[in-house]
Amino acid sequence: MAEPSGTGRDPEVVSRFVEHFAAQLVEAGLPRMPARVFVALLASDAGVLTSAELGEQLRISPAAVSGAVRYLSQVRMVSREREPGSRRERYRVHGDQWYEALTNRETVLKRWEDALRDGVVSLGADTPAGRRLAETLAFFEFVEKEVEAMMERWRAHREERFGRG
Amino acid sequence: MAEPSGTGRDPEVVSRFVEHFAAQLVEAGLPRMPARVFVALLASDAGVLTSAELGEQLRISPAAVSGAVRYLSQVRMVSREREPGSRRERYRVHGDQWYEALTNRETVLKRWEDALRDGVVSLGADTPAGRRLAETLAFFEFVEKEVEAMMERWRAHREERFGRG
DNA sequence: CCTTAACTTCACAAATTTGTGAACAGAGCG
DNA sequence: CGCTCTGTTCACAAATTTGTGAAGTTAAGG
Repeated sequence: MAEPSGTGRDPEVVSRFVEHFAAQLVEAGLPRMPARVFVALLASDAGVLTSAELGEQLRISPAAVSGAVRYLSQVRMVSREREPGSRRERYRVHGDQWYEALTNRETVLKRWEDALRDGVVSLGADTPAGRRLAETLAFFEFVEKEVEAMMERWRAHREERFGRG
Repeated sequence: MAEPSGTGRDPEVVSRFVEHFAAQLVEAGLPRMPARVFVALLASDAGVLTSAELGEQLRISPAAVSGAVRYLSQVRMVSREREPGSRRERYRVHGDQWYEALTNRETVLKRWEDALRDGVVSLGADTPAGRRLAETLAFFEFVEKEVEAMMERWRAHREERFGRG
């Protein structure tokens, strides 16, 4: 009877998943509080939680929730909604805009490409180092184009498998 | 006469590129010393430098070089070679094995997928949260497969454009 | 073997990041 | 209007990370 039917979710089980997956994200470079908040939203049934609910579930201060949410909305991983008729704010993880965030790593790619273009010029396109940089640049340009096409294919794949969300 | 021909590289110009590009990588999550060492290798004409050369160019201690190189070889971004007939060690950035490193982010993906599979089971595949996790999992599985194909295409594209390195 | 060159490891100081409590700000409600 | 419920901002203490000097290790060269 680990999960009595009708009782809804076992907070213990939910928490274990949240902490475990969040830990993986942290290891991959995401700051800890944003990671925990994000996964808590991902694991919530409605995909929406209030600041208070997040603070209670994760045992963190309102300030920490605020900071994490600011971070997450800057990188487009969650959106904030003002709940009409209340002073509560609700944070939501849209299935898709979360994938978009991955794509928006593209912004990072763009800056890398800029730096590399400078490098090719300043080291000389006809030098061994310049050629190496040019090839690296070509790789990123290639990836950028491919990722775009890949996301296109994902949307099709997703629709077919899950129906449009 | 910013670059007298025959003089070789202007250390000032090289350094500017190294520090600028490394800064971008740091911003994207790479630790600072590994980023600087990596870019210094990338920008070297031979694609190879000794520990002493790295320390001198970047103005860092032998210990810092050692730590950075350990990191970089763990993530497969540089390889170390013992130089026969000398106690010097040489560090090399292969054009390709650097791309492989990006692909090896796949290892990270695998761990994410494992965590998500657990989540689907423990939250219940028939719950809204479970379905959301399942879709996220499907996305990563999709990406993993696609990246593999993409690298295949890159190798072809690269060969055509640069000849085999 | 002993010396010395080259790199690694370790302990620690400095710098950075993280999360909190407390004061603050703003919007509904009485 | 003022009260109160929410969330934000800020200064700071704690924890973590970073890079260094110094001691340690290994192997080449005499």
